[in-house]
Amino acid sequence: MTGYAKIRFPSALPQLDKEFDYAIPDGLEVQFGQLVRVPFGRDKSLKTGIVVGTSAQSEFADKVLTIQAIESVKALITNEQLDLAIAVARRQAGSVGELLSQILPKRYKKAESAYKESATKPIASTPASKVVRELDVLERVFAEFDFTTTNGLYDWALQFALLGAEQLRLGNSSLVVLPDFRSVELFELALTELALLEKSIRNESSDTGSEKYTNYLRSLDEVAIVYGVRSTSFMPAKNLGLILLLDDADESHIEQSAPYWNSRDVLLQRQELAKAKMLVSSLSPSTEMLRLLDLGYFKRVSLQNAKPLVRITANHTRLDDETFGYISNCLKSGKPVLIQTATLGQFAGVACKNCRELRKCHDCGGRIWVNSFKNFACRSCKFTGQLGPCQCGATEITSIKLGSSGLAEWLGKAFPGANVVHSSGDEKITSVPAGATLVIATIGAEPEVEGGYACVLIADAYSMVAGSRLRSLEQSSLRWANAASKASSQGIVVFVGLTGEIAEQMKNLDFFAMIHADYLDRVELGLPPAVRLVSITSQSSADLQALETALNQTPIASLLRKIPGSNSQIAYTYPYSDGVDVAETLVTLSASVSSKSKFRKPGQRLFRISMDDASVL
DNA sequence: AGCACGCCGACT
DNA sequence: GTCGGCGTGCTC
Repeated sequence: MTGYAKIRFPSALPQLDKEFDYAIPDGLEVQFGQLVRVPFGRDKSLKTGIVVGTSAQSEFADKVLTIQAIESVKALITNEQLDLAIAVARRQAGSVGELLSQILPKRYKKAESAYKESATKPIASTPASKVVRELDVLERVFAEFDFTTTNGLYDWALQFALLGAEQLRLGNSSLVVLPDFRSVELFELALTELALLEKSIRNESSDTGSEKYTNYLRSLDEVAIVYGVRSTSFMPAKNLGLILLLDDADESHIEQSAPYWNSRDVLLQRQELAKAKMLVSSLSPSTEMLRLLDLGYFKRVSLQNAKPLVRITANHTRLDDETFGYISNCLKSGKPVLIQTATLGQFAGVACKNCRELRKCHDCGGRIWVNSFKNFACRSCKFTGQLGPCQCGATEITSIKLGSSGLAEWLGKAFPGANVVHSSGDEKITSVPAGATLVIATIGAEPEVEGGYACVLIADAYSMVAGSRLRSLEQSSLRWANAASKASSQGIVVFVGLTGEIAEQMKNLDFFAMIHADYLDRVELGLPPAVRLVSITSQSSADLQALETALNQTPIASLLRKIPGSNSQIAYTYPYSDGVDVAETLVTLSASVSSKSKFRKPGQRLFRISMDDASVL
């Protein structure tokens, strides 16, 4: 026996979320990050654990068992990854074990035996990124790059790749975290252009298991540009020098399983732990980023040159003649037009015949429409029945087709000569040929076209900002900005149905000012992200009540402000400074209530705790 | 997760 | 008297 090993289990069970001591048998050498087989539980059956340390003594010397075998000679988890998992678990009221099980790659024996460390190749010389000077002096930067593309390369992709190359020259890795598969592809175009693909490692959920595993192994050994979707936030990175994050407001950066972390929060922790630099880029910032800028934790660096021209129309039911004529001319002269719509489905509404104002539900303020039984019905709640008079006093109504499909469908019919292409979430078209194509795309499914679109029409601007959710402006803004970036350098962006201050801000595509105003409003109202918002959800309302009662007896009760909830969910806002206390208390209380619950089902957890729930409010 | 320990009702 | 119900708690 040559001392003890500290073992953690990659398991979501909160009871197992600590280090266990095991004796290291003679002749066996263990290393941090290796997987080992250890006897565990009453039946001493073998379980896989991760070595997270060694020691000469153990306070459990009377009950220690012995490591039976080494399962993976190669260390699969780094010290940095464990520290990050601990930090994230603490912040998110989660367990280290569940994060380790998310981080640990699925192993493929064939891929592992085929894998060998590749010799380091020199990298091609590249010009310096236009943000490199700022990054020399600043630790954390929020950068706005150009809207337009050059030779099909998005400015963000080019700058990210140039910064990655710069890090490689310094002997450092960089981590590039992107919102979706589309942006991964776009980033790869830039890597290819700069001959950096060989020095890069991709992490993409659609890759095969063995591809993912091989790439993971490479990221343990090579100094490289490690890039991919949100789980890349936890990937190994040798000599991490720089963290790059794109579009942090995008909802796909939120992990949908416990402990519901998001790329931005994880990377902020990682930046501090690794003492790396960090750059967040987006054409439209998140309100969280505005908070960090207002605190001075991040510095804004705007590197935008020309922006596309903008046209705003106030009417949301039809297009004015000038815009119509413009689209018509684009198509006639063989140039592509993009129409962004919220949904391809029918989207009818009811307006007052007198004042043209949209009729809203008395109960919830949702949109009123005429359903298939020819009754008035609310789109948000269950209301159906009679409609009272409008605010203006008139009772006569007229039914209209709102933005989206109504307008898009009508446009398709209005230009019979054009080649009309539909792209939506299911049948996503990634690119269309240049020419007289009228593309009608749902949000996030906008195809690329060589040279960019002559006209990008945001058809649902009106209904997108009319949403009642806290995040609707922020989400819409990001979608608009990303659609606008698909316009050619001589192109025009048209917003249909925008009025007031937002219309003013969009005249020069000032997404930053628009979101900043939104953030300041939230500070005033004490809403996220000025504060954090925790939600606790459970199928068992009795246990949820028990948790609430217990919570009210703890010292953190005074820090929490209750948000109206339901039988199955309670929610509170709380200050950032008390996050760790709130998380710790919730972990303890939820464990004790769960253990006494009559409701608890095998395998299923009783409480779902989300420390930053963006869907409430 | 498993699995044993343990403290209450129906049985030879 | 004891067989077994599953609620409670531990696993280095």
